[in-house]
Amino acid sequence: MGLELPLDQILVGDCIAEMQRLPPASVHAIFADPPYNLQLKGDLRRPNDTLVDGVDDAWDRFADLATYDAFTRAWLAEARRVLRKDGTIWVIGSYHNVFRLGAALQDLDYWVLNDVIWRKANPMPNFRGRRFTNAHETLIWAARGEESRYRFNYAAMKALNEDQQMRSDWFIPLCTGPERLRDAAGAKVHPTQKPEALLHRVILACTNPGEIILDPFLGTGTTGAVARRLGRHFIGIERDQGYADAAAERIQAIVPLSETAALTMAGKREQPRIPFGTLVERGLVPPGSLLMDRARRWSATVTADGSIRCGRAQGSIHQVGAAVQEAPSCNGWAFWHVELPGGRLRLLDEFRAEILGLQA
Amino acid sequence: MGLELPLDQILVGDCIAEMQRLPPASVHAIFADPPYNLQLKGDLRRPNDTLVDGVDDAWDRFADLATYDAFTRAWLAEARRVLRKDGTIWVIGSYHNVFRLGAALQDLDYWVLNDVIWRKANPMPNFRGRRFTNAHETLIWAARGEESRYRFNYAAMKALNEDQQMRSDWFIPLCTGPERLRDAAGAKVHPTQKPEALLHRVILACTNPGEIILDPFLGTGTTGAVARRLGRHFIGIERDQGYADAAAERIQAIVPLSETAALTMAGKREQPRIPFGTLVERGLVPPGSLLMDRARRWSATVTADGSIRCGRAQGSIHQVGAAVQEAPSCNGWAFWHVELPGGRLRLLDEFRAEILGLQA
DNA sequence: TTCTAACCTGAATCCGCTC
DNA sequence: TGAGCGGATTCAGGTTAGA
Repeated sequence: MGLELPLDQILVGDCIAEMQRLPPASVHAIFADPPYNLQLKGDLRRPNDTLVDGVDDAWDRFADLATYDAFTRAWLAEARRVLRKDGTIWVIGSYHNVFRLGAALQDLDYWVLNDVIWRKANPMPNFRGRRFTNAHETLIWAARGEESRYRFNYAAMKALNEDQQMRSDWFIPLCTGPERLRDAAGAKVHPTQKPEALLHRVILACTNPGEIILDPFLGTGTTGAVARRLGRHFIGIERDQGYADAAAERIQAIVPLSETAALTMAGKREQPRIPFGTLVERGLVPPGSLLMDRARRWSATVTADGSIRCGRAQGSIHQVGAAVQEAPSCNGWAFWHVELPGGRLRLLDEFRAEILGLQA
Repeated sequence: MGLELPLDQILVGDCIAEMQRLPPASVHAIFADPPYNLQLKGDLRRPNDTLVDGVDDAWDRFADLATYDAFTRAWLAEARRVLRKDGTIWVIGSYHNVFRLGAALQDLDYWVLNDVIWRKANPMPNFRGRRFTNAHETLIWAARGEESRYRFNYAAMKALNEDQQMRSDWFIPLCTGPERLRDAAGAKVHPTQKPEALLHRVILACTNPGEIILDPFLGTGTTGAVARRLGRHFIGIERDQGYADAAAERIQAIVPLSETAALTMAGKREQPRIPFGTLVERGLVPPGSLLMDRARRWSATVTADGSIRCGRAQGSIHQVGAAVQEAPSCNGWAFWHVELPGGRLRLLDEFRAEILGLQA
């Protein structure tokens, strides 16, 4: 390999320069919370005349859109080099910058998979009453390229949402209370610290335990903290020494979850493949058995080599299932049943689950 | 003045050419639902093998992103000429095109005021389980320029939202049922007809009665129908004669409402839904926690994705609750408890109530 | 007539391994 | 690397058919 990856470390420096020192195709995922280019004009005051503590740090100011675009394209290009072929990138922004980010991603041959809306449970109201309450931010989730076979932990996301598909709109509170890092005077250490719940969902969605997530704009280290808790490795890059110090201290204090607690639901795709022939070999469905669909409309006979026959149609459980229904395809495991002595039908998939259970 | 405005008419033709014939600074608002450039490849089937009727119309196909960008900038530039100085524009899109739209708006010196999320009550699921359910579309709301004194009907929006500031995320159902235009054979007339509830909110937000809203991609005329109902004038441009005819017939049948009656047409109220995974993400019941039934007869471990495990059984709080009791079903919220430091058991439902209280 | 169950559908960039 | 094929995959709401 040559280069050693700086796992679970915070690199203090410019994110482009630091990424250039990483080997290509080396990280499984990237989460990036770049400067928003907010361009606030003057002070913003609440109706009671108190001053809103907005983002006016130097790192968030750019001369113009062209400068911001050049910066965006430079770090996104470097990020793409560092990203593994099956890796994905998350980028978060608001309407000030997210269109620049999205267009740059597309122009650099990333392939957008979703835009995800972080709906804030407790957004700051619009004090002037001149616009809609800006109650969300946008995350763009993209693969390295159009043909990428990227990772998506579908079953884990579904489990997180009580057994329904996870949607593209996420309702999560702002980072407040004890989670929010504050200095001795009680001031926010970082103006845009992201909630850990947001990173929890991001990291579970696209990485497995032991894999590596890179954050080129680490800030006060939410990505590192959640990665460590969930048993993932992180690489953080942060230009500001003060933020980096706060992040290091914060991440150090995180207690990683036990291996079992970090284990999420495995989808069927992740489970070992069992050929139907195995059921025949082991005598669970002996040759000569009769298979039937749920409505007992069709039946087929099991042969010794694990193929089945229904009239003139012979082939796999899938092929014959498709043939009798005149359907383009068929999952034979979820179609064919065996009649038990009492007359009840038992799905082939249940026999398979029995074998998978014995293996575990 | 010279030129007479074609009020409450549908101009059949290319939107750029037709806009060029309108005088400058003549309309108060623009709503534009341009082609999304979806780039669908093969066909898509539901798990039950039925075919999804995707958008494959010729008007949605572009050679590449550069062609799409050129088209976008051309019509946006013409729209800006036609827009009054105090006018605003709404543009709707999905992740396929919305970044191109937003970047073009900014480059043409429009000033983005909000991005607004249309959260769909009933989106189409992701049938292959390869991405998050694409459950929203994005509207960009922009003024003609940075210094524009644009109109925003703050009080009307607040009234529509039970006297709270209107947020940037709107929960609105798809256009289905009787509202959806269908031909004699029952086929949808237009593949992407927008719901009237969406336009209702848009038009109320940025126009007054008697003012003019322009739609350069009228389609089957939702903008015209809602404008007429709300006592606004519209100018519609549509290239396809069939769509234009359907729109004309539809708008003709609309009965204008009084403004007070219009205000009563609020959006659908959403029921909050808290999945168990939310408690896990937010750290109320962290991964690794032990759940117990009231009699402490069974216990289960919480994992990072909100599933729980008891022996070999893993699944939702409901599934595992049912499994350990050998019952057909179980309400996990009312079954599982967490042991508090003092030893007292606290029901999961109480944690959920806590979150619901915060949201209200 | 009324209730229930089955069926239909919506702006969708929707598979992945083996040979 | 392209073909072949195993087999994984859906939610809400409206409409229609049937009991």
